[in-house]
Amino acid sequence: MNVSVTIKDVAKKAGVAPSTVSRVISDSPRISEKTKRKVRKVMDELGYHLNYNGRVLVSQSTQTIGIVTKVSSDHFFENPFFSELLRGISDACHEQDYSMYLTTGNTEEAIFQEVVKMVQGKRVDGVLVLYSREDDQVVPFLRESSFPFVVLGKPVDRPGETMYVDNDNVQASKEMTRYLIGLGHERIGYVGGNSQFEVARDRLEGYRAAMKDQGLPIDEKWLKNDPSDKQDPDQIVEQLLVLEKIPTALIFTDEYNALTVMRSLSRRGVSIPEQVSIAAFNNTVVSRLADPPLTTVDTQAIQLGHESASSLIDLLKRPDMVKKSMIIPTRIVERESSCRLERNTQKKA
Amino acid sequence: MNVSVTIKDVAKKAGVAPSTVSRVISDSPRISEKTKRKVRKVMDELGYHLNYNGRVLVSQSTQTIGIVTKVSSDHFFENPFFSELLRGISDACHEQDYSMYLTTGNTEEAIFQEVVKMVQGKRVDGVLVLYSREDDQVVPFLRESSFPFVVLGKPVDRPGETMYVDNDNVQASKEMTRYLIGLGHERIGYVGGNSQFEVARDRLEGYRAAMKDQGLPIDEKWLKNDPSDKQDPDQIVEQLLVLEKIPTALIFTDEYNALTVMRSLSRRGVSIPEQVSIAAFNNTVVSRLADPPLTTVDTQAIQLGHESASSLIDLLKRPDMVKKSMIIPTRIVERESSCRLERNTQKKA
DNA sequence: TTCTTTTATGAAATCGATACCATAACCAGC
DNA sequence: GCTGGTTATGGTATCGATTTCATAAAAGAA
Repeated sequence: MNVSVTIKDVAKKAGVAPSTVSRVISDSPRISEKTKRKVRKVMDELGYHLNYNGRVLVSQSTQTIGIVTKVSSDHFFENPFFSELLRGISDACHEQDYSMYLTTGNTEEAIFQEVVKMVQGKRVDGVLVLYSREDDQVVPFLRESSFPFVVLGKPVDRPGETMYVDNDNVQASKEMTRYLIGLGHERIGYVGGNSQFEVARDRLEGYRAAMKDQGLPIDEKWLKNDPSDKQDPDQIVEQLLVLEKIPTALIFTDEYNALTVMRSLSRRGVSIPEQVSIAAFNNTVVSRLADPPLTTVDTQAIQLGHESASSLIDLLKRPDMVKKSMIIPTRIVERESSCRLERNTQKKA
Repeated sequence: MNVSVTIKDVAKKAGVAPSTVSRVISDSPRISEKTKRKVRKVMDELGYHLNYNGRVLVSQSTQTIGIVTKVSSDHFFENPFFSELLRGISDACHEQDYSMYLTTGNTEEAIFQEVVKMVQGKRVDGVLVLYSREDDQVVPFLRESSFPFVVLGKPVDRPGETMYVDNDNVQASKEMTRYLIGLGHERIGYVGGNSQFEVARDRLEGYRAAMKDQGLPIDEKWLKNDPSDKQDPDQIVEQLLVLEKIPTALIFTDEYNALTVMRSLSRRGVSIPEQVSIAAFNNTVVSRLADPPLTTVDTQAIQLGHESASSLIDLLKRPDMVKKSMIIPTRIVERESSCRLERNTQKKA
């Protein structure tokens, strides 16, 4: 193992020059079939394998993309949404023979430093940023360095100059809200996420727009935004249940929040979906396995991951390409956590 | 960005030799403070950053570990257990300034080829194999190449010669079985996993041993092993419910299987935990969020990942070290999915 | 047959950083 | 003042593969 067979060893044994061996490796048409056969035979005999690093140095390309995630404390990692994203990314990379370099860190600063290191050190050819957030250092840094990158999510600023892959979250949220309105719901609550993230803002906007379009008022007490992980689902439920008119439907941007609140509701004797319909985003395995299974917006995580990675690789292969962005369609998956509102139930509530 | 500043540029501008710059980078004590200051100033001015690949080539070390997972079709990826593992691995790598190279593939052959490529191409310094399975090509290949590797899970053969990190799954399964027996259960069913994997065999063994120790008979109809993903939870439940004496407790090696079976049970009016207690392995976020929350064996995924990665890195730093293995302790986390069996309920069933 | 063109291959520089060996400068000791 | 020993730094080969330029050999044209 320590004794590595190099291109020179092969060359010597085959009685040719190293450059010839190199040309055999890349299957150059300028080498005769006879020589190719001879060299390949020697490569087999010696157990030669291309040393990847030698090639990297001269070709100035690592065939590797860097993946930047949120800080680990956001529990992004533990979410199957992340896993599915990663699955899609991974598939795309393998199709194109690229590899992935994963970044993680417990603080934003640590992540930023990692990114700087991998960019400056030319450890990766391009970067895939798996979030879009206000006050982020990473994207501006990549822009300033004119380093190739793709954002998964709509960039906070200058979307025209930035390649990104995203769902239309405003639209998706509108559709989900309309779907619930279509089921007869008028008091629809919304439990969102940290509004630093573009995705949270978009979805809230879509919800508000849909309500407004249909002439339905929003009571700000139905909105529970920015639920940090410390926030207690029981607390959310309590705050909702003391209202004179409680919402008959709730939209969650996070499936886990939906589950915990659902559990809290059913413990207080609120039946789902009869008394409160529940809807959420992402449609991972979590929604499928919930009891009752969740009605969700399928954001197509695997495809999101796949498209973002392959867009990045396209960009790397043709650096002058136009910076096209991509919107992955969503669709609503109806399951048992939501149902048509019975008029009498509504009156009673 | 395209114009890279190299060590030579710095040397020229600072009026020193490239070797001196290299020594400044590694903060060698043989260079005077005055020269160091001068060189560092120039590095700043030119915006110099170490090119990682140049170093890799000469040092013959990539500071990268390869991570080998099961085939993606096993849904290992979508499981939060995997995410937590990855989180632990990632933390350990960052502590030691290593990076991770992720392998995936849809077939075993594809994964094997990936491993060969990264080992032969010297793309990584060592490999972390996240499973232990019969008829696996990867581990024998690594052994034969005497390439440094660590297995997460007990190796199928020659455990003495192999570094691994694992729980004591036999013991953990015994304890869980005893725990249920301690709650008064005598008819305990077991829904396991693909017995190609060492972990599945160990847990089944533990369950059998605990039952035997306590003089409790096992009806083979209580055992549902090897539930491939296609297997229907409803089918499992039907097969159990037609039995004259249905089990009063069920142990699952997979949390997802536990959830689907639980749902199927409650749809048929079987109440959990009053009529059937449920217990599972892994204690990821899934168990916490289930309704009712699952009693589980906490296998400490984050720590498993952390220890396996740092063991591998230790091995890389000191190749002659003794191949120590490591057992991560487990503990039972009691939640509402299991309860003491009421005598009358048992008689009735 | 001789000259030109094409084809197949070799020699050597290169990518960026490191490390060994050499050496100039300086100081101490006699 | 000369020798010997440090100390700080320079010169250069090296890691493994690629690539440009050069050239020998073969093929085709005159």
